[in-house]
Amino acid sequence: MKRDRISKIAELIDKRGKLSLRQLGEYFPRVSQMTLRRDLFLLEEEGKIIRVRGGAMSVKDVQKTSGVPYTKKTAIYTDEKIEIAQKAGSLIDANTSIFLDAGSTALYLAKEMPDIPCTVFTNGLAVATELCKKQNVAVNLLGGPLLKENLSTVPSPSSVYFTDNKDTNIELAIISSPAYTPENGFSCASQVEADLLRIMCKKAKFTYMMLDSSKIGKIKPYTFARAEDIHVLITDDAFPEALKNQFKEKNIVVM
Amino acid sequence: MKRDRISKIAELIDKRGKLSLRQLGEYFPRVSQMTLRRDLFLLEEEGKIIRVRGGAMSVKDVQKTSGVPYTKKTAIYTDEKIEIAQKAGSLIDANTSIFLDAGSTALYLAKEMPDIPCTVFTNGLAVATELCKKQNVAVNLLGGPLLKENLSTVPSPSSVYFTDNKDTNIELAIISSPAYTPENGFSCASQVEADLLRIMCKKAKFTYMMLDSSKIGKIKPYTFARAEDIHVLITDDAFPEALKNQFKEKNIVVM
DNA sequence: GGAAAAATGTTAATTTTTTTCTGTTTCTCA
DNA sequence: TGAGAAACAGAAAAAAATTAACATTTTTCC
Repeated sequence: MKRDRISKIAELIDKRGKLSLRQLGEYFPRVSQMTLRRDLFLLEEEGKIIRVRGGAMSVKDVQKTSGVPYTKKTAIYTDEKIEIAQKAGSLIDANTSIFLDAGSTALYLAKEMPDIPCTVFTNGLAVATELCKKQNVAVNLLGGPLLKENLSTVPSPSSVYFTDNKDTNIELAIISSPAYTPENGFSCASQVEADLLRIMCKKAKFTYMMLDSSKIGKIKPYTFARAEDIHVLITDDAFPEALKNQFKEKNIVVM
Repeated sequence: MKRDRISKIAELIDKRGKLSLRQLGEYFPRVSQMTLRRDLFLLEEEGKIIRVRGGAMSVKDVQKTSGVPYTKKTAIYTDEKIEIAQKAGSLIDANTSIFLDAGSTALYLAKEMPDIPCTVFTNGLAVATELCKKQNVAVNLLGGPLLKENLSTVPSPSSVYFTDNKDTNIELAIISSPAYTPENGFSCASQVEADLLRIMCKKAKFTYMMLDSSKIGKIKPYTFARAEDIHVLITDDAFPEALKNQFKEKNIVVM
């Protein structure tokens, strides 16, 4: 009875985007406002909705209006990511042909990057926009269908053609991974994204992996690279020594 | 609901560029001016808008009028462009495959567009980002080197391959032109952009041209289409009747 | 059946939001 | 330049929403 009502409320809010307590009262005329209020409170605790004065809104709706969907992700471990991005930025030489992925760490790198002549290929809209502020950096955006969750393109047949193209050369791929375990390697959540990263790792002469310590032990569905595929690992101070040594044993530079 | 109202205000200002307190009052007839004023104050504190005497402006709009080259372009004739974008938006049917260019009018169209199931191809980063807010619109960004002046990609060999691809179909191309004369047709400043638009006009079953009256009589280096290449002309009220008739004589619908 | 727990309802106190009213500043244009 | 209009900001009062505390009902389980 209670659970039933609560899931109906959740469904309604999800569908309508928002709902005032008054409207909610019309849907459930036999329960008091206090009860509905309590229900909203429970739903908020579960993270299903966001309570606002006057009623509640769906999580999506709040994100849509009060901030980019991207932000939640970028907000976490900001300091570590900036630290890593700065390290990576200092490793970039002039006149290099670089691939950068669409992740939040890559966005920080785009900000921290020195304004030196080089060419950057990326599938991230935010990354590309950020890089356009640099006078000397030529930016090339890989096209394709857009993933709305993180504003990145995923390789269409054409961009695969392009990225696989023998006449376009990537010297350095700088990639951030959302997950790593020694057994499963570097993995990500979307198959098409994994395809792109795999191609890029293969195509690039050097691969730098940016991996903050929060990613360790996580596994996502699609592995796109393993430790032995990369050349430099860029990470933060909290990265465990034991794991660092595993990389070093494979002749990977750890920074 | 306060939260809801505030995000609606932010959205409106973002869409329209600027909004007077009076106009705002028309949108929210049930709240007092003082409350709206306070809302603007809050939004200003969050850095989402900039308050000016009589109302508020979007941050972008202020940046635009106060300097950058690209922006001047967008700031001028805003009302006409919104008018045209609204007309164009009302012409879009569900389940259409659409191409949209990277111009400022296209950006307004992206904002005004109904949230119906359809696929939009575009070479504009801002257009793509804006369209991502729509649940039902699938967005496909054409890749390529980025033009920093207007944050648009231009066709690389790969995207030409793609746009020329027989297996990707565009039903409707909605294009805005920076210049038109009867003699020189629709022209634009960059050769690569002209190449893309030309391909798109040819590829699309229908071409809608958005042309505000300020563009008449201007000539840019590269013509990408002529009057007879388009099917519908969408323009503002200030568009001269004589010119309208020239289009009508060629069986072009003028709106 | 009946006691304990869970769920709901009621009411008053509290907080937040909104309006109204006021005086001040800024702008307009003759 | 100055009178009048419009825009602005502050504070008190009113309205609405929220919380908290306690009463009541329903359910559960022995």
